Amino acid sequence: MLDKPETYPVPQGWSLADIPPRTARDRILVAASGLFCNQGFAATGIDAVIEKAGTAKATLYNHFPSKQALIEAVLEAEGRTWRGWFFGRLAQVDGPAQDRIVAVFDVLHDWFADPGFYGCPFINAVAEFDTEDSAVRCAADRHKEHLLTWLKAQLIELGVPDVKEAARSLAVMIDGAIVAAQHSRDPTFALTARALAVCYLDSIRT
Amino acid sequence: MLDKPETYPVPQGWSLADIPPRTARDRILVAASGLFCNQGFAATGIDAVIEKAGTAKATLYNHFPSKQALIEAVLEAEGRTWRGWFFGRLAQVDGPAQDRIVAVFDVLHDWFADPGFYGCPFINAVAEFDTEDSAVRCAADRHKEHLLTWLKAQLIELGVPDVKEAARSLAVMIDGAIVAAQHSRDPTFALTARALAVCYLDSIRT
DNA sequence: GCCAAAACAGACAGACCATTCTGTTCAATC
DNA sequence: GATTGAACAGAATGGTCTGTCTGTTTTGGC
Repeated sequence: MLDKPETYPVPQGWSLADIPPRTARDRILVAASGLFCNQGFAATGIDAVIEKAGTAKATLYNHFPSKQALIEAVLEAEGRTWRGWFFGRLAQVDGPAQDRIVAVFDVLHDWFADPGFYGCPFINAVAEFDTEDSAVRCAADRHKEHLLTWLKAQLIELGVPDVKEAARSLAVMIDGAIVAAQHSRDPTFALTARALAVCYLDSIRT
Repeated sequence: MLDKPETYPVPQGWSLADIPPRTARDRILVAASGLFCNQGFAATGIDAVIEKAGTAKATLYNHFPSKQALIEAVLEAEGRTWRGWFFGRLAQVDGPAQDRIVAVFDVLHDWFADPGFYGCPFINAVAEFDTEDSAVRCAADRHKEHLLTWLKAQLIELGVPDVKEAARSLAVMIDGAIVAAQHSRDPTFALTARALAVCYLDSIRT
């Protein structure tokens, strides 16, 4: 299902904005990412993107055939950057599998506590486009698939009986924490979810 | 009809679309709700609303001073209708408090399984407007407050030590189930969350 | 049946939007 | 130094958007 296993080298910031944009294409991607994720995809115009990026309009349309393609490229880049940061942080956790799983929620807490936190771009994008655009939904599916793959690997190591169901349960806790934190601007929902996860993992360890 | 204090009498459908629109204002609200929630708020134009509602544009602007006001009215009406359905269903559950709490996820399952399910309008709206619009955020806050109030009442009856934290935990499970079901179009995430809730409630019953 | 309020139909204005096009300038390679 | 490709600036286009305005028709209360 996943083309190639992603490699996550040095953990940088979770946002695309933390990566220094070298080429004009990068500047456009970074500017578009910031605007799209903070103001909404439909609500952000091309003019605002090129103004923030400091590029010409023709340059944008040279690199991306349409706004829709730009949106998809932003989601792709944003997801890759976020996963690089997220799994990079988790790779630093040494200890048994359960510790790594629980650490997920500590990393989430750091994410939520960032003043620039705007929720998960994929959740926001699917909420905005919903039925209409399938490319956006597929991008969100791929992103979630990466997460589930990582979770399942830890759960197998943990030796739980039903890996698939356990991964689904953790995904519910993660998504719930993201949405609750986004709405309330309260990062401690990560810790609430963390306690929930500990309780759950204790219960399924036969 | 849509502007009375919150009582939850006979459970109707969860969607505003299930209420027969009597006045022109109701027709506009119902049409706008369907379009906004399925296609997105920004992506839906006024012309599409009046066409679906079968009203004149002047009628819409007689009842709602702007599109933004219409959006807020839709959220208010949609939230009220949904809560009427949701709490109405829960009121039919007889049994101890724990049964009522667990039943939340069965009702959620029915919601998710509806072919017209489009996620939670408030989650979608906050995702779309985010930082920009505070009225939308406040509407979402009020909606969630209603839910938390109900949950806390049950938890007090259940006699849990930390009612606030328990309600936060349940809110995380509910939000997570909604988002997961919306993305995957798989209603059984409600049952995954239900099992999680049972596990959690068992653990906090001293 | 009368009258006033509301709803209808649709044109209109002004702004904004995505996209294309015409040139100009810059930077790096041969 | 010449050439080439990329980025720049910005105008033009065709469409859509919100919101307003002008009339006409319907409807409900007396």
